[in-house]
Amino acid sequence: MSSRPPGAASGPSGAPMAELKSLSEDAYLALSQGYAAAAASLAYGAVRGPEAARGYCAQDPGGDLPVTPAPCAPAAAAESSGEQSGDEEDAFEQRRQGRGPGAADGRRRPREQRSLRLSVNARERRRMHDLNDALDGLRAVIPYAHSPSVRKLSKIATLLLAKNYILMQAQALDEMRRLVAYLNQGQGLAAPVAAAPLTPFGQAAVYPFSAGAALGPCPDKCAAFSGTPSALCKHCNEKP
DNA sequence: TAGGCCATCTGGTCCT
DNA sequence: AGGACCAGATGGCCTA
Repeated sequence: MSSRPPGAASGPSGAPMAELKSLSEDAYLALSQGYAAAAASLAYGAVRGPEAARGYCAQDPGGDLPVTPAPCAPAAAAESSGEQSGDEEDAFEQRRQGRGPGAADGRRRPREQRSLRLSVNARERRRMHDLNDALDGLRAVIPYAHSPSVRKLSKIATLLLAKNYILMQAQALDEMRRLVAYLNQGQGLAAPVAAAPLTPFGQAAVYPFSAGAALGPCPDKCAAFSGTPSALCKHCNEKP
């Protein structure tokens, strides 16, 4: 991990991560078109299940850890169980005797020091599990190929995809606002834009049609969007 | 086999 | 002092 230069990450299926990062604000409209495809390409194209490869298993012999999936890799399993491998025991012993890094707090009694270290490790482990849970939550709400046959998004891909998804939604919202404002204008209604409360994005919220406010003739309304084809006018443009 | 991704440990720093 | 957060290091697993 640490040996990898920043920005050198690439998508699981070979899609360079730079592609996601470089998606500018005016590019996410295009992204919206192929969003599903992009998301699918970001998801691992493996045939195996998400967790099958890693072989998650619940383990918490100490009892002070939340029963969250934990990797069963030999060394990692030993660590997560609160036990230390032989080498790590040696390293710990070295530190305890003041020969290794971390020997500064050697004033503690060895048993107390070890207990503290294990406690800190467990806390950090729990913290990272919480972080991963949050990432899982994020994966659950961003659209991509959720399928048992598709491996889950990597952490970096999840974050980048989520960012682009938010930008895309903001774009759609903005387009909707402009259309509604125009429609209100066409109906002789005072657009409530100025008095509208601010949304979390700092923009004025526009309330859609009042009851009975019809769209009106399609060609008339949608003509204003001829330059930037709106999905809302798609049915109009398709008319012969 | 190299590269990507990940979990975990660890020490440092900051905050309460 | 203890906890949260962070970044570096390490090693395992998987895929191309």
